[in-house]
Amino acid sequence: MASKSSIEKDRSIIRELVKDPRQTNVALAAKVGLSEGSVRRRMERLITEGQLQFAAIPSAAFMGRPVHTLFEIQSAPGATEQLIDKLAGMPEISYVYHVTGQFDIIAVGYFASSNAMRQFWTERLGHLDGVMESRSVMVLRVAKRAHEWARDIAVTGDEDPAWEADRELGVLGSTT
Amino acid sequence: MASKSSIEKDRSIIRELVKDPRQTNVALAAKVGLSEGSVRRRMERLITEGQLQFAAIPSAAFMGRPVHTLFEIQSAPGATEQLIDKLAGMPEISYVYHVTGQFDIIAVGYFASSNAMRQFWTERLGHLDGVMESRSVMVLRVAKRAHEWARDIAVTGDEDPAWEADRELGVLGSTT
DNA sequence: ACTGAAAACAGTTCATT
DNA sequence: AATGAACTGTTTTCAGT
Repeated sequence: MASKSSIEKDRSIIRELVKDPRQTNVALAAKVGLSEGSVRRRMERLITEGQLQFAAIPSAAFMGRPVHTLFEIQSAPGATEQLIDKLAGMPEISYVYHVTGQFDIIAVGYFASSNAMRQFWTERLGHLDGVMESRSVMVLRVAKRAHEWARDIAVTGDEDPAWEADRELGVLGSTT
Repeated sequence: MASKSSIEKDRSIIRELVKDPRQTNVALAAKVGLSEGSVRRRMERLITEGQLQFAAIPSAAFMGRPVHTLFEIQSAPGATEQLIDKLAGMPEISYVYHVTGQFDIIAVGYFASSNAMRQFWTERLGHLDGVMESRSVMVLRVAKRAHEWARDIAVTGDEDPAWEADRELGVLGSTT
């Protein structure tokens, strides 16, 4: 069989790490068919380039925040970016998405109690400049959570990432 | 100063790991003021009890799925659970939430192209039993992503977790 | 890709509470 | 009984060739 392309080596390293994030480089090297050193160098590169990230993920409930809520926010014209930055700076808010549709922003937060959530919503979110309308949606159950990471976090603009050229779109079994 | 309670030791270990998930046990032990062995034993316990999880998180774009979409789904009465299970079984779908409000389910997926998303939406999601209405919302930008983990993944019922008793709700500065 | 030194890890025992 | 600390052999990591 033909040998893997460089990007496919990277992807198989990532796929194995998703399955077991804490395996040793030696074990990983055996699975992907490279030496330990190669795997380590590739991993370091993938991390610095931002294509792979490691996370320690606590149970929000264990950390004292069992109430999981999603806020849909309609912003005043032109205020969206500023509002996103404000929300992103709030410790209660863990995720902030700029989205299409009726609402412009979706923000997700974890709270100590439903009362803490209500207080945040009415007293803090409601008073932010640029919020025209907001709805809260409580998460009752998380049925699936397969973490993926969007590279665009904290990325300001429109750079042209190197991997763009390599994106083969064949990965899914495909569609187009 | 009084010494930390056991649960506070656990929480400080978790907080340090969130900051740097790949630090060594030795470094972590120094930060939280425990021996390496104690830290290792506590971490193992936290992981098996499900209060701490590690993840390797790839850039979805690098893996060939740059299109990030959220589906809001209204299900037929009584069909919600079954529908959630079906969605959770689909590889294109990474997150499935059971929520309150007009829609019952929010599902999040990563796709190879907007066309692949459209195809999934119209041909696969639209044909599922129990889907009364669905909307798609495209994610334009992820402005913040601070991973937290809901313990209820893959948990079937209503067990009474040990940590429930210890939850002091004082963690946030507080509210009640 | 291989080698060797330094570091971290896993397992055990002992003392403390 | 459960936890923390100290000691020891083994494995992993990492830099240099």
